[in-house]
Amino acid sequence: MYYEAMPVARSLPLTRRPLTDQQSALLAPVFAALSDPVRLRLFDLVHRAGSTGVCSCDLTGPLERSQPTISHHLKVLREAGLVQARREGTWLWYSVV
Amino acid sequence: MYYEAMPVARSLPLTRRPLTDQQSALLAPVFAALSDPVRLRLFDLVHRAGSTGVCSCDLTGPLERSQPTISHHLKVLREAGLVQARREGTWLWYSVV
DNA sequence: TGCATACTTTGACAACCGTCAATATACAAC
DNA sequence: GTTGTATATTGACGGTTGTCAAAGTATGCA
Repeated sequence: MYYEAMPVARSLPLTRRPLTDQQSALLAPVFAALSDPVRLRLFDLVHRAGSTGVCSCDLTGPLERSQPTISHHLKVLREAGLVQARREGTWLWYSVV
Repeated sequence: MYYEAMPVARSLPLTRRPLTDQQSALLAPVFAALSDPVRLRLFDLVHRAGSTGVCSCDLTGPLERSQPTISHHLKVLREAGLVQARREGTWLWYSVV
């Protein structure tokens, strides 16, 4: 499940050469994005929502964090290339990339 | 490759319920252990060494970090349950759990 | 004993991270 | 325009992290 959501990992087939400095520098931020419990649960919720996606407003409630904190974590997941958002009026719908 | 090395992830089949607070608290440190470029390369090197393992002294050279720093990173990987070490005289041989 | 090698721990430092309150921006309806 | 709702950004705070030099521990050998 998590593996499938990692484009960087998918593009790194098990070659005969060890991971280079550049490759690890690309891959590490993806793991870093998933290294926080709140972000893991966020990603899990977005993942479960499938292609329909889930409204950001529905993510603030169950995680017991302030709205700016959730917004911050969603930005981290977005910048890691794990999730994407599309506007629909005032709402933002998040889905797995 | 990385997925297979994560016992915590393996023990979390895709259920109908969202990730709990406790589950994410168990899983997040595993990702955190792989969220550093140096540790990623270390884990990759250990992974490639197979069941034979690799001597810790052979890991210090190629990563351009001081020996205490490598020792620190190996400890993080060990405490995340990703690698294990066995003594052989003065040497320590690391292998993937 | 003593010495050498392999590794760990300690202590310090700058940089980064998660969190929130406050503020700002974007959009829709009026 | 104004007002209200949804989301983002800023700024600050304590806590954590990666790094190294220095000192400490462990094992083997003479």
